[in-house]
Amino acid sequence: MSEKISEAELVVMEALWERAPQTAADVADRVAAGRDWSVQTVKTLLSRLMAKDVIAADQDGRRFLYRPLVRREEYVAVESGRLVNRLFGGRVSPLVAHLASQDQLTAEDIAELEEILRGLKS
Amino acid sequence: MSEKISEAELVVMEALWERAPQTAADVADRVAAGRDWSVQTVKTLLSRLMAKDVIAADQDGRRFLYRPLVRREEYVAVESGRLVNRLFGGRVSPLVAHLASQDQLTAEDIAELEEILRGLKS
DNA sequence: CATGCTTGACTACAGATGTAATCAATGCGA
DNA sequence: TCGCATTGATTACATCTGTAGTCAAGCATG
Repeated sequence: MSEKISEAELVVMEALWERAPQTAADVADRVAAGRDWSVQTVKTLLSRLMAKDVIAADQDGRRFLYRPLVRREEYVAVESGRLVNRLFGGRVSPLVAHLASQDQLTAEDIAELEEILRGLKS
Repeated sequence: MSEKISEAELVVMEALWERAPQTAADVADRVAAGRDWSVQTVKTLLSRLMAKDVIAADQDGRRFLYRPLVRREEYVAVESGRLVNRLFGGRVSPLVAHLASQDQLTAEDIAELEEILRGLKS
């Protein structure tokens, strides 16, 4: 959680968050959809993630079954917190204000935000 | 704007967004508060930012006066968009929902969000 | 049994990043 | 005027990142 997960590594994490445990080959297949990586590349990323202690591997015969050690929730929390701190002085509403001013809020977003706020006021 | 601004480079950008134009020494001073960098380091970062075309320099006698070419607004837009895409499937409300669930919304945030939404509904 | 595919481990290598040191030219202060 | 401090330019160098290649051991197939 302290070690930074890189862009490419994140793709692998997403695959593991979607389903776990998986072998390296499984992950490579699953990931192949979006990125055209060799199995080797995926394996490298898996070992780097191991080194960063964000995934673990359990031996299964000759291969390993990989599984995440950090929950996606946790990662998302850290990353969005980081952004809010870096760019918005730690305040959330400026972020939303910003997105709103860029017309990046869909009608659905707005409805859901209202719902969220309603929930917070109780 | 297309070229990625790194973490360290961002610190320099912030200094230039705060005040421009500035000499390398000015920036180094201003930045010295947070990070303990040598002037050389700041100069390296400035030249990398030049290479990335996000700042420009106007000669002033023997030195240069640096100024941003990208507005902070623009950068913030790109970065927050990137986060929302990477982690929330491009949807904003899940981000807010997430922050809300983490109790990262202050009362002030909530009030301001309501204000923003009110504004959007007209 | 012999061979080839699979798997993890190790190695590779270029580009980005963090953090300077060095150098040559130049202006400023004594 | 002379030496020092300052400045941009160039170079350095360890890490991290992206993207594999290679290799040795084992399993599966003909």
